[in-house]
Amino acid sequence: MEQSTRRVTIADVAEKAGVSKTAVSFAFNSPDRLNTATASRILDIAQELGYRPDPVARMLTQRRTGAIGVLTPQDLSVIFTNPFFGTFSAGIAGVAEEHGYGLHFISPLHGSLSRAINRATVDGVVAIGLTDDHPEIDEVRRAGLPMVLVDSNTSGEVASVDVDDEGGARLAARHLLELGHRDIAILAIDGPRSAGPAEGGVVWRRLRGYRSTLAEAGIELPAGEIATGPASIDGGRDAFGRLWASGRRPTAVLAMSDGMAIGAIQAIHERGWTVPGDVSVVGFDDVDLAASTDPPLTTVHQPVRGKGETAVRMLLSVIEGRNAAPGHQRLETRLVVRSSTGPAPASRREVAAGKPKSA
Amino acid sequence: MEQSTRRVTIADVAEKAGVSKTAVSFAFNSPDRLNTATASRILDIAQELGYRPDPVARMLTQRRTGAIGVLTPQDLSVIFTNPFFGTFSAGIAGVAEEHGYGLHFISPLHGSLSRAINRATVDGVVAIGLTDDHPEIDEVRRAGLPMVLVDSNTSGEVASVDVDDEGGARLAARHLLELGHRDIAILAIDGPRSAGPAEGGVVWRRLRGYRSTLAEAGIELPAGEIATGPASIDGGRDAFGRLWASGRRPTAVLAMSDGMAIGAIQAIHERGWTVPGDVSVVGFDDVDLAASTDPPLTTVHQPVRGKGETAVRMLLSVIEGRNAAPGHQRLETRLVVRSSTGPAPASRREVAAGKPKSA
DNA sequence: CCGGTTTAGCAAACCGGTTTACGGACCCTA
DNA sequence: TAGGGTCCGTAAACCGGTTTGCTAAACCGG
Repeated sequence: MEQSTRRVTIADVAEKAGVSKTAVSFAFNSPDRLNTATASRILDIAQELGYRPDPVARMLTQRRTGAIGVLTPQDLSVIFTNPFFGTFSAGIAGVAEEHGYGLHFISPLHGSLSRAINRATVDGVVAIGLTDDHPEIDEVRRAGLPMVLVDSNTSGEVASVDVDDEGGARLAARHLLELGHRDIAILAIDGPRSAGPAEGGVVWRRLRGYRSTLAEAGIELPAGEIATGPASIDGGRDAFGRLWASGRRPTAVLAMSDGMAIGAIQAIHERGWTVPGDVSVVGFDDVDLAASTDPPLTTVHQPVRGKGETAVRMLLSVIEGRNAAPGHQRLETRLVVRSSTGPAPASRREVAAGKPKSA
Repeated sequence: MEQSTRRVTIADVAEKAGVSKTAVSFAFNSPDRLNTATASRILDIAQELGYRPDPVARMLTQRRTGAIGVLTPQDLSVIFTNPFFGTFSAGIAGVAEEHGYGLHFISPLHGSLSRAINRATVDGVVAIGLTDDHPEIDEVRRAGLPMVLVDSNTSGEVASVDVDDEGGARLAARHLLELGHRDIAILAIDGPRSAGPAEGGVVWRRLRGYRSTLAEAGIELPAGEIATGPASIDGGRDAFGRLWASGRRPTAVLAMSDGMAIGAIQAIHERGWTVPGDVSVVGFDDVDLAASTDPPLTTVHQPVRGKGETAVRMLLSVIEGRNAAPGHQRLETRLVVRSSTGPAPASRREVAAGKPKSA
């Protein structure tokens, strides 16, 4: 009847080997400071006892955790289903692993991101989609944790990585204009506290790109032409559905994410229309599957993986003390034309917005 | 010129407040043991000093980390691009968050999974795709960490969650047989040390399902009809490419993952053939985007998210001591018929395998 | 045989918290 | 006035390692 076997500690090994804790520690971490024979004897005994140095205790003395945190303002259960996030995480993981760091995801704990941050044992943080209206940014800063902001809107004292959202949006809009579209709807991202409508945030920048380009062509966007929803397939389908229900029949759709674009295409198909015959759709992100959708998606490519990679590289450079100055990186976007866009349908060109053909 | 400001510790707060460390600790964790006035005074001073209890130190005394680990035999940089994994992670994250646990991903550190395990500070582990030829399973067990195996092959002393892979594979194969296909190729998963060909593993079970069903119809699988590759789009495209290069012209393809199926479809299109006109393709997993591919994918549905959810639920039940007995769960699979499969092309029915029509 | 350098290992301090056991002050009650 | 509860707070042990002097023995050239 052995009772619930207590964890084997360094003291147990030391005692059984007839040496001090120090010796055991040395045997594991700097064997050269010990007689070879002693070292291997200690290691043997440790093995035999099933001893494994407690990583938490180790962290405490070494003041480093060997992990970097990924901070998301939304629950992971929603975020992980976003292919964008998968690719982004892959980028992060790639260089983190390469440098021997683990990955720890920090998301709101019982609704509170602060609480989650305070429980997190990491050497630094990559925050995705955290705009400056999140007080958490300051919290992390005050905690003395190195941090890099991705897709944020602050360009202040903390390092950041972005892409040229506005430029990408302009490319998308111009593409549609060149195809003769004049009646264009916008599907904007509106996650709960996502990289949202905040001044200067991602959504704001893309919207600004769409707007300014259309305005240059003399098209003023009626408020009703913008529908919002989460950046998912369902979000896109619902958003387009609402547009349709309100009587809008645009010839083209600018979606702020590939997920929404795919959802919009589904919604269009469900109503018996074709893409791009009746409606053109252009997405944003260029996720892996964008080339394999039905039809293949015209979209704005952004280096999602690269964003994760450079973020971690910047983070590591400050964690490892090579660099203290906050840097700012802005990566490029470009338009990838596939098959979800085509010329504006001649038959509907004259149909002005607000005068839909019968449903 | 203040030097690199040292972290604020509990002792600093105690001193400034003129109380003991104990009092400060109480102020944070059990304020009811302190005079209300004292407690809030301490809290104020802590705030003012920017004090944040060190989570590592806390872990050490409390002997719990508040995080669960996700163990993957492959690098995260490859795994995160797999949509299957995203959905699975979402399932895990969902119930983990709900119970106040964080998520820590454990992948091989500099090629060694053991090393990664020893650095990981978690209360328990969900291992995905770890077959019993991985010695790491025992390592975790010996470390005394609660663990649940997902998509493994052991049904021994450690808890596990699976799906009915063999049954699902049979459904897929039968579907093709009913459509008149007789010349069927298989695209098998073969990641580096993935849930691989190991006896009883996922691949093994699916293969067995395919094989037995075809055998019942009198079709013996020539070895050359099985191509292997990673469970990705590229993996599928390459695998099919190799098949084609070796002269095979099957009328149908059984792919072990949706990614491979999509890759195969791309490869088929690139060679000027159509799906399902010339070749039918059926996948496995039924990822979110399977309904939106070109053409929409016929595939075997498995409850990916549910797998993650039940795994964590089982894990928590042992972590929190409600249950010590290892349980085993087997979830259902079912066939979802979409548009990537159709009748075997009459023109090619008589073309026997091994007598390809001219390339 | 001697002073100086290595080598091998130890005791104790430390990392930053939590928790246990205890004690003084104060209040009631008998 | 003694005895028994609360209330408030403290000192010290503890969690499980790492690291910093320090010493005793072995080695070494002259």
